[in-house]
Amino acid sequence: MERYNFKIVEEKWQNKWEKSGIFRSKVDHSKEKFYCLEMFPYPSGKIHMGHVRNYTIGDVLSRYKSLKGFNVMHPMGWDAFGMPAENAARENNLDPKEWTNKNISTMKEQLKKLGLSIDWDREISTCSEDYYKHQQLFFLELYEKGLVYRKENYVNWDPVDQTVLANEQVIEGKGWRSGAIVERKKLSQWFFNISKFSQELLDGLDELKLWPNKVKTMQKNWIGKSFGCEISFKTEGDLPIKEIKCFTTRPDTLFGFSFLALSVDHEISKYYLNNKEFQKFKAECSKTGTTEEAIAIGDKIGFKTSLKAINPLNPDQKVPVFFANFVLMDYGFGAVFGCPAHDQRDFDFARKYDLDIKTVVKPVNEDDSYEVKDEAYSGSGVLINSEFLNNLKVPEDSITKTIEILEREKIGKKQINFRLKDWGVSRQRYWGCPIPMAYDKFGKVIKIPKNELPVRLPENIDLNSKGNPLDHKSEWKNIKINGNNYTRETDTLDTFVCSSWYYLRFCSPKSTDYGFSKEEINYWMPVDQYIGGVEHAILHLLYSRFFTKALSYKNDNFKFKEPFKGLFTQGMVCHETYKDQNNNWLSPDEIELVGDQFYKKGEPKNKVKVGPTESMSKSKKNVIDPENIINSYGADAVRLFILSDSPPEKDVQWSDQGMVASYKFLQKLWILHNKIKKKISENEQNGNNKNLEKFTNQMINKITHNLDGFNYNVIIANIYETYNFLNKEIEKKIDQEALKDCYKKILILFSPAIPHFSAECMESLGFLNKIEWPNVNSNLLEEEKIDYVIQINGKKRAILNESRDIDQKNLMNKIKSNKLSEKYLKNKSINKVIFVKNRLINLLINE
RNA sequence: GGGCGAAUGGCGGAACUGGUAGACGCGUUGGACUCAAAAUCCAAUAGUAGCAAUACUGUGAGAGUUCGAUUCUCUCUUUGCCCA
Repeated sequence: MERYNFKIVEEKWQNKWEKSGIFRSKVDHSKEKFYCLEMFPYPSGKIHMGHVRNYTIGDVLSRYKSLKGFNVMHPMGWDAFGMPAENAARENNLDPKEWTNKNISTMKEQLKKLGLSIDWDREISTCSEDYYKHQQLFFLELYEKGLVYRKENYVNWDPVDQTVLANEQVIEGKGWRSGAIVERKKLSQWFFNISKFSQELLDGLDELKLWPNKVKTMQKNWIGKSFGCEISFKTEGDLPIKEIKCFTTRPDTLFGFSFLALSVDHEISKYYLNNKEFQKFKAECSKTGTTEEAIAIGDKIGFKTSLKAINPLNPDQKVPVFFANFVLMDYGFGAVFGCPAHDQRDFDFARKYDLDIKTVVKPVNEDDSYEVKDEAYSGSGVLINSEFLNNLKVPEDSITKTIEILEREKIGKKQINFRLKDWGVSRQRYWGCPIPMAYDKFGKVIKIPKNELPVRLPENIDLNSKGNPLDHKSEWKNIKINGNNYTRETDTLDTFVCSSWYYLRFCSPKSTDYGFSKEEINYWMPVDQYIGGVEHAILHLLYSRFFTKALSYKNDNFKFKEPFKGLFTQGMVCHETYKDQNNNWLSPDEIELVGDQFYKKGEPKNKVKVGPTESMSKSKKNVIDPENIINSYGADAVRLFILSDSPPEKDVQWSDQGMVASYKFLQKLWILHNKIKKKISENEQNGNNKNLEKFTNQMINKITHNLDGFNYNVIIANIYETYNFLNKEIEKKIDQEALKDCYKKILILFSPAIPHFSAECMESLGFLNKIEWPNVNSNLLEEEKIDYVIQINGKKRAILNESRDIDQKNLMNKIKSNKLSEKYLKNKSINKVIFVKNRLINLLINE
């Protein structure tokens, strides 16, 4: 018998599948659809283990749903715009398009080697004109609906990459890619009005029953709905300002008021335009980023105005008004009142400028003399030193009661505030989707006419110029519309825009006049199961939800409200990290084991330090290249391993030993297959089939359940169990027909996880016609004999194998005639009996 | 600091609605085959005591509910993620 040759078998089946086109999908109203989507990859060069895991999980699901009779769509595409292409192109003097397309073809070949059940006819690439021309049309559509606007805004400016960063691209005050300290800069930007949908995006989360709660909570926090209060403070001073409006979520701490802080862009700043000190201060402010985090960590600085603000609840109290760097114009009204005792930021500020710190909240277990000392107290408790507000519970009663009073006195107004800000989509980058807008010589905006779309990216760009290369391309930039001169918008769209609607494009990948067809999206959408990394829990998923809402806004063509019905977030693939004696990272194939110590290969004196297990990353060199692994062990073995070791939602640790074990297991399974094949050909009759049939049926039940519950690691255990069982059972006499029937079912159960292997086995036995997911025979599930647990005072003392549905009396008789009765029950009285049918009996006796 | 989750053998992990804890894999140990090794096969493998049958302990720690808790409740510890 020959060994299982995965190279031949896998290539054979991949070719067969491609030729037969069995993974091609089309609208078919006679069948129930299932849209399985994994987050599409960025074509960075080669696939990594994270992709292998992600797409294997999706493939198991797609194949399972197909076998269950669903009309499955399982597409794949490329998130092809983005900075890495531009950077790589600059470094190697290449064209980003060429670089990207080369990567796409490499990665496509690699994915094909995994044997994924993908409908490649639907392949899309976001950097192709066919794709982005529709995106430009959507941009104009949203602009016409009033969901796109242009405003001057502070942005996180990365001085090295010369680009605007989104808040989430700023990590600890530094650019996520360049690592440069981020600055605040004012720029004219395009915005999507996502905040218009804040409430809808929040409410929609409740409908998403098949999303992990974790992700829903994260989105909820990100949207950040809060109740608060708008308060007007009367002012005194030499400026023509009578009143300043503030927004606060803590009106209950108003008696702890000790200063008022304004954004440097607050309208009052116009009175300080010629004040050199103020201009200096403003410049200083721009050095802190715009993220909440940067503001929280950074130094709090202020510029004192000549104004005094009056506490509306205590008109005798007059406090200074400052400009401060921690107040942003887009929060509330660009003005906040400071209560240092109960807000750390205000506390730091008050300390610096020597302002009053008055305690107005005490923890429940403190007495009224409690005072805030070294840091602000922002916990719960009771109001003190607040006159008529005293003794209110913080925060349950205090906020609502205070708002009531402020409303009655016409001092303030209840307000709902969202943390979610509009989405700035302008990027000063070449390799992205051009924004289809232009400006006249006065700066007035005009849309590019729809019949002139797409606005193509120009070629032969000089990427080494500072800033945005498109800005320097004058023959592209200067255009005529209706005979008049205009200059194009040179910013391109954030690549998150591309990934916000690609799931719609997959429904109609060839549609030319519009991004998708109404009929097709209403058949395929929503995505039944979306699978990807939890790192996209907030932005990508929120933007996609927004995009669906924005496109369906004032448009009755959409029969769905949410794009992703089910969401599954898989864990990462991890590996140990290694460093040599000089603290340089080493990759797993640069080291070797001698005895029980790792050494750098070829350097027997260079001991390797083994570091913690972390998610695979190029920077730490703890990566395993999937291509090598697939070439050495085959796709099925890799799939088997990547599924086996951990539940898919958790991180999995790469293990060479585990990988080898999976490979060896397939060899063993092949030997077993040949034994079974031989047995079937021997045409045996009159065997005892009961065990086999019962086991098969139980396995159908288990594997079906585990597939439905995403317990893919347990499915692999089930496959091993099946092997162990069959390997023993095959030694017995088995009826030919029963063996054929059961074994075919078993191979079908195996096929979502190890499709090439299963197909090969089925073919060699002529099983290939009429392949569908087997049904559970519930009659067979019920055993005739059951292991009854016999407990005495709650402790397991014995197991009796007795017939199903035996009643308490008969079971008691069995116990009495058993030797354990002699041991435990002699001379004891039974006080109580707990009998659970078909499961256990618990006898309570006096000791 | 706030929110959410997690903690089970040497390791990764199983355990349906509270009902036999440790499925399955890795590793380890012993054995078979071999001149030998690799590969393969067989067996054992939570801990303690015992030749053994068996007994006791045991799902991060402590309490509680229950005939019975890995599972439910409370407190604590550690840890991960997200937000600050």
